[in-house]
Amino acid sequence: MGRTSTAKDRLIAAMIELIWTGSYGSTSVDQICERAGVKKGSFYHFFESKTELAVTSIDHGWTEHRKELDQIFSPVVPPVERILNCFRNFRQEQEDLFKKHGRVLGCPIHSLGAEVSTVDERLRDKLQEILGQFIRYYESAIRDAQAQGSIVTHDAMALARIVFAYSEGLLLHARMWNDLSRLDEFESGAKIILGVKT
Amino acid sequence: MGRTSTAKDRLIAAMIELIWTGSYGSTSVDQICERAGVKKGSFYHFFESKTELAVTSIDHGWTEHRKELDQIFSPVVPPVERILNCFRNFRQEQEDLFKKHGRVLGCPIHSLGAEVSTVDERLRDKLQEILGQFIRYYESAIRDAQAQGSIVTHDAMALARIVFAYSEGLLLHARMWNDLSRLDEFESGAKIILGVKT
DNA sequence: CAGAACTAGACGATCAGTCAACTATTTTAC
DNA sequence: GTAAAATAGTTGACTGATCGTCTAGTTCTG
Repeated sequence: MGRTSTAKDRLIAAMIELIWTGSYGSTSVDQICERAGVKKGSFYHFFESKTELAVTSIDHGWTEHRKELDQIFSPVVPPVERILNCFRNFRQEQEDLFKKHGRVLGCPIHSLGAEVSTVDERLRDKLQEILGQFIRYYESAIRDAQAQGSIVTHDAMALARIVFAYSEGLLLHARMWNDLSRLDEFESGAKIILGVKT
Repeated sequence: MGRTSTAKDRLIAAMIELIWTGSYGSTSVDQICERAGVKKGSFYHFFESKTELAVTSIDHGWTEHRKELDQIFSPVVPPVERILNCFRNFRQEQEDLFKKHGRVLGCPIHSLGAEVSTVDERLRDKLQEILGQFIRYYESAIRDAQAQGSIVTHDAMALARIVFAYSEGLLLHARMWNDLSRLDEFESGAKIILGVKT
């Protein structure tokens, strides 16, 4: 069946990194190929377009990240603790990225979303899908907290959306100011929004 | 002193619109020129680069928007009401843009910030400057509310940052889902964060 | 050796940016 | 008052780099 190759995976890894450290628009196919050590011809053998590689890459990254989230949001963990741990995980992740790239990179889904959602339909749909899944983690944790009495609300979904919007906004600020310390207030902010005691 | 021209203003207007409806990366100099009815040679007569036009445009837009904000955040208005009115103003603005462009466009400062902050230093500095000014409106309103007793907090600045991050996150979601109704919960969300009674 | 997996490099289009020639308007000089 | 000079704006052809894409051909594997 012909030869085998790791080129596809290398392209995906390169794409994720370049989008995260830069932007979709600032990332050229040549650049992706160079970083992946793949010739341009091979690129279009594996992917039909730059958009398709982006969709595949984002999907791939999300699948990986979900494994982590499934552990963080395990029903075994107290519900409020799940959300706080998620935020701590964000902070840790950004710290690792900072060490690696010398920059706070924020959330690639949102940076990409802000950039392409009016321009690239296919990419936007994928990002919507992922964010729609992400918020369910918050939602179910809040519902559990509600049942348990640690959070008082009449609309768990609405509260989840607030927490979600807040976390994105904060990650974006950390990226814009290249400042990890902006993420330190994640926890206190979440507690204020969720109305839990310190 | 030679002839006069409105070309510069037309370029600024075109740039703002194109960035808002698309992105910085998806906006080409040719496109800007075409929309402004200006030849490329004239473009570089007025601006030394695409980045410089972006900086000038963003600055111009912010100067305009500030006039509105100064009214919304007038000390004459009850402090909590200022913030809620600001959010109502966001919602109204997005509604107008939707009628005009058929899309929810969100906040151009943040969309741009997410896109270029790791790539274009000059642009990033300008965006930082503007956001740094914006948050002062929230901060001073919250401080006034605190003095007046309608908001209880020990750190007005921190609370302002939460409100700010939340509003940005929500605007981004409205853009990504092209859904105005996402902005309906602005008010209730703000009340939850600020801890004011309904 | 059949056929799938992969590569090389050329494609036309478009990118940001340059430039010298040209036109229109105001200022200055007399 | 008017002509010359200085200023400001306009034009379109041009650069070299890079864009995303594609086709024809090579290399490897079953």
